[in-house]
Amino acid sequence: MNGGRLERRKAQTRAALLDAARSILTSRDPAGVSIQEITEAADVGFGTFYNHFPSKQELFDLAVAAAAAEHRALLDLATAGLTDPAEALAVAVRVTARFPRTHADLARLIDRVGIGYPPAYPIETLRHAHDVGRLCFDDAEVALACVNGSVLGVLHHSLHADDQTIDEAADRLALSLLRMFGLVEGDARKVASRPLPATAP
Amino acid sequence: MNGGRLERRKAQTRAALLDAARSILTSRDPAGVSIQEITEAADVGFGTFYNHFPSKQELFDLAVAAAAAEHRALLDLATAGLTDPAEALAVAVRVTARFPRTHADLARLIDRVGIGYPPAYPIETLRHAHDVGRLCFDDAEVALACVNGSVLGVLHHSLHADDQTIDEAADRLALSLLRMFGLVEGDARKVASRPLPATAP
DNA sequence: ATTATCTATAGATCTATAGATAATGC
DNA sequence: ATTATCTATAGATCTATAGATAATGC
Repeated sequence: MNGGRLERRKAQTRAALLDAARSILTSRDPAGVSIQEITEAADVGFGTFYNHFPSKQELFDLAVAAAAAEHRALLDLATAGLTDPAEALAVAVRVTARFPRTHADLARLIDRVGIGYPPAYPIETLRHAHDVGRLCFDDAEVALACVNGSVLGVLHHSLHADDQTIDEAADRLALSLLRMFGLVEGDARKVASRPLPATAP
Repeated sequence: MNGGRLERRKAQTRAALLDAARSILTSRDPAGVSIQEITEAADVGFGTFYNHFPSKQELFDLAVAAAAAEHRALLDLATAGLTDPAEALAVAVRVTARFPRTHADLARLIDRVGIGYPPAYPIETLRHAHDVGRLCFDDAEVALACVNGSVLGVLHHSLHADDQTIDEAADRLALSLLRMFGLVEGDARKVASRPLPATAP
C-alpha cells in the first residue's frame, strides 16, 4: 500500500533528487557536480542521497530516462491520429527541433546528453512507413541514425537562436528528411508545412 | 631558433601529454580522469603537466582540435581534384563514416566529443555547391547541421559493427544526403557509389 | 518499533605549488 | 646560469558510512 505518509514522503525526496539532477543536466556537465551540490539543490540532507541512489551515475541515468519518456509522450500526443507515416515523422521532427523555443530545459538536456540520448522516434514506426511504401530507405537502423543525428545537429544549432530561426530550421529539417526518404519535392513541402497540432505549440 | 635540444625535448614532452590526452579521449570520459593518470600515461612527472597546460580542460580542448585538424587534412586529401561538389560531399561523408573501420581511434574520439565536435566539412564548400546549383537547400547552416548530425549518428551506430556493415551504412548515408539535397535517385546513386580515392582505404 | 532523514567525520582522493634535481647553453 | 623536469606535500575537495534525530506505524 502506498497510502502511508512515510512512503509518500520518501517518494517526494526521491523526486526532489531526480528533479535537481535534471535541472543540473540542463546547465552543467554532471561529471563535475558533487553529490553535495545535488543534495543542496534538492534541499535534502547529504546522506539521504544514498538512501535512494547508489551513485551519481545511477541518478543521472534515471533522470535522463525520465526526460526521454516525457519526450516520447509529447510526440505520441502530437502525432496521435495522423494516418500518413510521412507526416508523423515530419511532425515528430518539427516538434522536437522546436524544443529550444518550446521546452528549453529539455532541449538543453538533450544537447548535453548528445548522441547517446535514446531515439524519441520509434524504429517500428519507421519500418512500418517503409513497408507500406511511404518512406524509402535501405536500412531502418541507418535511417533512424540519420534522423536522430540530424535532429540533434539542428537542435544544437538552434539552441541560442531566436524563435523564428528555430521554427524555420525545424521545418527545413523535416522537409529535408522527407526528401531524403524519397518524397518528391511537392509532396514533401506539403507534408512538412501542414499546421502542427495545437497540443504542441 | 628551434634547433636547441632543450626546446626539442620540451616539445616532445608536450606532444606526449597531448597524445596521452587523445588516447584517453578514445576510451573514457575526460572529466573523470585525474591529471596524475594523464602524466602517468604520458610517462612524465606529475608537476610537468603545469609547465605546459593550465588545466585539464585546456589540454583536452587542444587534443580535440589536433584530431579535428587531422580529420580535415584527411578529407582534403580524399576530395582533392574532385570537381563535382556533390561528389566532394559524398566522399567526405563516406570517408568519415568509415572511420570506425579505418581510423578506430578517431571514430571513438568523435563519438565521445559528440555534437560539439567541429564540422570537418567546410560550410563554404557547401555554399559554393548551392551557388552553382548542384546542391539544393534553403539555409547553409541548417544543411551543415544536418550533415554533421547525421554523420555523427551513423558513426555512433557503426562504432561496434563489422566492416561490411560500416561501409554499407557510410554509403547509404551519403546517398541519403544527396537525395536530401535534391539530387534525383539515379544521379545520387551514381555519385555516391563512385570508387573512393586510394588515399582513403 | 520502525523507518527515513539528518549531521558529522574518516579516509581517499585530487589540484596546485614549492623546492630539489638534472640537463643544456654560454 | 638557465631551463625543464621531477618529487613531495599542503590544502581542499569528495565519497561513503556511522550514529543521532525526528517522524510515522501499530
